[in-house]
Amino acid sequence: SVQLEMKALWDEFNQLGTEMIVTKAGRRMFPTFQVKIFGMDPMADYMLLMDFVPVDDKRYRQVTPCLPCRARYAFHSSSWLVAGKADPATPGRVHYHPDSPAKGAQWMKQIVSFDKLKLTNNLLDDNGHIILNSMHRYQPRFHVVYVDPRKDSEKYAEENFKTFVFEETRFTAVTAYQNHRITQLKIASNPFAKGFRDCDPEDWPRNHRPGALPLMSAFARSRNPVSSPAHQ
Amino acid sequence: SVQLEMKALWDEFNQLGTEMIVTKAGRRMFPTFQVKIFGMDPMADYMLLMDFVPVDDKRYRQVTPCLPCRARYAFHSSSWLVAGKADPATPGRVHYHPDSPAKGAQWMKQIVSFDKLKLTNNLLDDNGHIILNSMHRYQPRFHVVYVDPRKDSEKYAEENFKTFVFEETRFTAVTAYQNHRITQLKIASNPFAKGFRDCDPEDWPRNHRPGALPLMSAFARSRNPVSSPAHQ
DNA sequence: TTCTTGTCACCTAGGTGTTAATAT
DNA sequence: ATATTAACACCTAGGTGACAAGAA
Repeated sequence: SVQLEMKALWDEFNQLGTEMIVTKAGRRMFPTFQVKIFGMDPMADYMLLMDFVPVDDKRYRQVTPCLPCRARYAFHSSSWLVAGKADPATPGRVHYHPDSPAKGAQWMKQIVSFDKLKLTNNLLDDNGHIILNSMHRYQPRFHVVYVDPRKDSEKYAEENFKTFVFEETRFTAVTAYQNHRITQLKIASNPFAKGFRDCDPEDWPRNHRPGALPLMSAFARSRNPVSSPAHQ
Repeated sequence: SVQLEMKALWDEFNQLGTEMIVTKAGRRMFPTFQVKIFGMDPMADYMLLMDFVPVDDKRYRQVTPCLPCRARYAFHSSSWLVAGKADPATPGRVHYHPDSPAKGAQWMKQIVSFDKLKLTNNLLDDNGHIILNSMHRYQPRFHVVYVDPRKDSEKYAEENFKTFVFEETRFTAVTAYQNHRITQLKIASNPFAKGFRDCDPEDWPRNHRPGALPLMSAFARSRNPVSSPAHQ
């Protein structure tokens, strides 16, 4: 069995509609997809991998920008607009966890982190990154493959393969954030974005309770000198 | 078979008498011990590890400092002084390459780097670092262990174990550099010490030929404002 | 108008020798 | 006198969103 790490954070993002940046060079996911694994054979070899499947066959587009606050995605609008049918998808790539293959004992003894996984919108990418269409929604999937030592292992491919899906990790691929609240939550929770915080650094994560409204202090005092406080 | 990477650099250090810093928290080696491996069974599992054995049973001490230049180890002195018998050694630790165990194919497809290995002088270290006595000389050793799938694999321990020794990687463990030329060669060749260079950054490694006298430009203009050019 | 790209300041994370202070 | 320690400035390496400019 598999347990998603940082589920509370994923839930918080998911509630707002998670967005993940895609770039030509490849961008990591945040939150990072991390899991705890239980119940493997400690002595057997396993491959761990991820792939990304379209959630629907729709293409999305931003709503008319909310001019006074420059946020492209108005707070009072609860969902994206459907802009048409999804762009044709190339066959999806997979990302093998770089430690693969490894023994069950190794995988289980600590959290497995897919922090080397990068997302790109470059159809010609040759860095082995995951290629996604911007403005489309995706569902990350996690797969465990038992490395069968038997000679005719192909026959058992079905039973040696197990897939885990966490719906709270769904996201929209974007080249720039659409929902300002997603931006603020990323800034507040990703250590690498600390430079953009303007709230008390102690507020996160120490004083953060999962139930609480996230990051209003960060949002209220937007860094952008052009923007006015805006209507929420 | 195994091939030492950066052999030219190792030779250059070895000619001066390589020194490696040991600290309480643990210090990486420079140069890093890196090898290319050939002739493994691509499908078999191997463990890769290193240990360090005393080169002799001597304890060393610095020569009287060369006062005008503050270097503790005079340039015209070609060797260390023997200060007595070696301190009692605790049973030596080993460092497993963190990718162990892995398939032969994985080990052979790229340079194997022991850049996570750290040296410490803290006898009570509980970070799994290699414990060495300062002012003693050591010989790094590289071991390859074939993971024998047979049930009675202990019986074959001898033949499943292979050791490689590169004499040019010998060094003296120190808490502070003794030979100023070693310091200068570290500064010139270790990217992390670039802040202490005062020669043209282009001089290294681009214009560096293995045969050339190393780093005279860096040495001539010592950073230390107290020191005078000194006698070499 | 909407979306994408490239550059940037600002971070995290951690590896250097230096230096002054301390220990032995 | 010699050896060790701890704090430090200065690097490498690379992950952030902001922003201005460009593309569609």
